[in-house]
Amino acid sequence: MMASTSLCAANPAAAQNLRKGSAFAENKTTQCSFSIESILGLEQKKDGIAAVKPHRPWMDACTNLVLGDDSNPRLQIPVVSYENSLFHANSNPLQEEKVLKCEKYFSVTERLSFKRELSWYRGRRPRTAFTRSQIEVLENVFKMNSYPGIDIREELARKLDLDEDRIQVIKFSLRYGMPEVIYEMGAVKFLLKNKVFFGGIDEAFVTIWFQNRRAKLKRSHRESQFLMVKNNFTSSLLE
Amino acid sequence: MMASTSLCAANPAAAQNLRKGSAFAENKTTQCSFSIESILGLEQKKDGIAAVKPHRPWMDACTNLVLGDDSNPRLQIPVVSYENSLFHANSNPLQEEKVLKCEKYFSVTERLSFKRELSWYRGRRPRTAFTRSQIEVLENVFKMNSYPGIDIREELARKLDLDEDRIQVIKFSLRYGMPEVIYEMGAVKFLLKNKVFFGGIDEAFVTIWFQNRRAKLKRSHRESQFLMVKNNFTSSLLE
DNA sequence: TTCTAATCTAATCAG
DNA sequence: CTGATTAGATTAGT
Repeated sequence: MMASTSLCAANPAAAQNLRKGSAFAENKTTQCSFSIESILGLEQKKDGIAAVKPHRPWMDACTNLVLGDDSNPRLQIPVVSYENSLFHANSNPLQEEKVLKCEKYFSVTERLSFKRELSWYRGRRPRTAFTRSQIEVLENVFKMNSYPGIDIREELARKLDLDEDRIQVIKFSLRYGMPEVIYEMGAVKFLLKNKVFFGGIDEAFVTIWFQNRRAKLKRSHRESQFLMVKNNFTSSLLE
Repeated sequence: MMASTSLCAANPAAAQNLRKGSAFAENKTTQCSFSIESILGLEQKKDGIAAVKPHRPWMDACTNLVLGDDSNPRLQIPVVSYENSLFHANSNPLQEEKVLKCEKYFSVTERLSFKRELSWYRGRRPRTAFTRSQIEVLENVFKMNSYPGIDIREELARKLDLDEDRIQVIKFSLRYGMPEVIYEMGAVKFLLKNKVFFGGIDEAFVTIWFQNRRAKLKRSHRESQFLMVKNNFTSSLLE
């Protein structure tokens, strides 16, 4: 029940379409039951071929809840209780408790987790704050190659640990036929949910950064072109 | 030198634009030096406001190399030597060697790494093959919510370890003021470059999966709509 | 071949 | 200003 609530909170609008889109079976229409799904907007959005609404599908769930008051973002995507919400099969509560308890000792993770725990907004990944040196490295690579492949991206992600408080590295070796974890200088900086970062960032972050950087380049390019045209125009007027 | 080669291989085409896009300084045009950058296509693509070529920017580097023979994909993005190519500062060769040596003991990673090492294609991440059970879980969530937020995505990523060979879990606890790594049943399944997966997959993979799944849903929806219209048309002809 | 994971752009949201 | 997300189109691996 909690699981259902959580899963449907961030705007679903797919189950109906899935059933509808399968074949000509248009007879089985919406059943009009006031379930949690319907309350949270599951039976909404029956978009035709061309949806009219512009681009913010994650806002649709809100429209059913706040009834048109689109200006208050606090009511968007109000996931009630997220803890252990998705699947209870294959989950060991003892393990999860330990992991959660452990997270309290990592200040960076703690702040992130805490922020996300208390925040009304639960849809989007918390904005990553790259450091100056990380940006510098990324920019240097971008100057040479604005379309890095997977290898360069992963190498970048691995090497992007240039903070002043340098991140410790965990290495893996194999002894007695088992992987043994060795930690040096004792700290793990990023313990983000289900991964440990080895003093690097996620490759996906690098991908996103380069996408945004290319967009920025294109933007500035367009802008300079516009200025150039304007300049030519004004100078032609003066002649 | 190797670093430069590697970085520019996967189609750059940005340094010039960066310099050009900064201001009205259009005087400093391409210097026509036959450097590695120019050979690999760095001084190409001078796209205006609206680029004519449709959409495959990673192909542009190839045009300089194969001179129009666009049909042979083996010549695209030929990164010569990738090992330690990006930055040599802040890298401990001993550490890297250990990590690399360690990777040999993980068959999954080994196969992936080996494939990527030998493959001519180095631009794209190797296609992930989700298991049947993973797809099942993703589909079940998708039925309820096709726009999962970061929390659901990360929970999904964490829980998507439903393979038959179940993944062991590494947990962190804190003793003696230091994070101590405890491993249970001794195996780490995914050691992918710089992260250890705790029996899950990357959240980015979940994001991508949902994006593609939504596109597929929309596609099938469009298709069914078309069939419906066609059906109505033919039946109206018969009446 | 079909299906779909990965990548891209463009627009937009949001910290 | 820029990191994150989406739609939509496309590429390419199985």
